[in-house]
Amino acid sequence: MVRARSEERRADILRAALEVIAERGYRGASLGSVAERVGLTQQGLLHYFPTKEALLVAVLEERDRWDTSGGRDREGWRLDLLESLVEYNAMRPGIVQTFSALLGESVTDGHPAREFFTERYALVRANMAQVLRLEFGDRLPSGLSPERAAPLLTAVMDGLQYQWLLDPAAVDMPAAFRDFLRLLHGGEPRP
Amino acid sequence: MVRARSEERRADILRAALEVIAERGYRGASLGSVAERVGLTQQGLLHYFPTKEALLVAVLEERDRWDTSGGRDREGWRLDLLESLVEYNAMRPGIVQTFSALLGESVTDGHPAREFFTERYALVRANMAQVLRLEFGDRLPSGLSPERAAPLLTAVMDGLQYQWLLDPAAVDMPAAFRDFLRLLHGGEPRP
DNA sequence: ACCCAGTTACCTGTAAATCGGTAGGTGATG
DNA sequence: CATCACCTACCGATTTACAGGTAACTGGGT
Repeated sequence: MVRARSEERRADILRAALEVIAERGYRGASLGSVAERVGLTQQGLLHYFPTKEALLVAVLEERDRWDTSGGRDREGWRLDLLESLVEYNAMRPGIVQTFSALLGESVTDGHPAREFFTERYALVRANMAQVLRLEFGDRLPSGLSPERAAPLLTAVMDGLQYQWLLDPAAVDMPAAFRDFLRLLHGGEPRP
Repeated sequence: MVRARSEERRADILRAALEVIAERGYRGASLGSVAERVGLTQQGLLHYFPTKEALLVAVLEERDRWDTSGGRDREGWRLDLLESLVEYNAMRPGIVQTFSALLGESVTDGHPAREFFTERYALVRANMAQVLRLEFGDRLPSGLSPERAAPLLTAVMDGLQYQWLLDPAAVDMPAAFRDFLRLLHGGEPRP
């Protein structure tokens, strides 16, 4: 059972890394602080992930595995599921904070997560376009094509997250997102 | 003229700091690298700004002075001016990158720019609401109130910036923003 | 015109901490 | 006995910041 124990440790480490990155960002997250949170020395942590960058990559990969499995299975989104995703995120500030901080850092030069995020966003936009096409066909009520609306949908989700993280009391993220969906639907109140 | 020389140096330092922060973020920007870019030692830089945080605050304050003076004078925005602001930003990736990186970092715990950004966004949302009210009155064509639409408008601008910074070729930021404005206008093509 | 006292604008030197990472062990497990 | 999990002991680089010095310039009195 040494194998299972090891996998468990790895999972613990990734969870701790997620927390520390949320608090300090990637650059500010030291291996030592992550290790301490798991009850390991920094060198003990390096036994599982040989470099800091390897740890980051593992964190990102896990996130990817997580949100391509839960509910979405490849291309299974629908607009109303997006709505509940936003509601779900509104209850998990930790995870949202981690990836918002990481996204922000990633636009700096030579950041190890940069490639990950550019590829990810290309994929997300493609997914969003597909979702919109499934909901509206080739033209939204506004006349926009799904491909043109996809970046906007993505931008709204991200942008709202930042405003919400900075001041949760000032921004009702799920409600604002619903407002945007209503906008996409042509603006009239829904039943 | 010792006074003028000093002010000039300060301005140089702020400009260099802006660059370095764009490249490395605040946490990644060392005093030494900023100083080197101005042709100073790190200790020479500390003569002008006693701590790293003081330098950051000065950078943020300058930005605030800059974009509350140029064109906006307190409350003078209109929607079409926002459009050209986005176009202007699309030609200034450096500045956009600085403040996107800073915004991302600021959501981490105890970040020195956090308060600045929360206050700033409260103000921006209020401004946006006013702009929208000036354009549409108390109800947008979609039925949304200006106060509800303001966070969305803000979110779109920020979110688009991230996508654009990550992959400028994949996202036409000004065009996407115009798409969103059309959405606000009720969706019909404009003359 | 000249000197002197004070301020400004830096520099060198260094303290003190923290960083990611390597080397080489040790003890438990299989 | 071999492997795995993890530790101690380091290392060199880098970080912010403090101390203290120095040269240039300032304005005011003589």
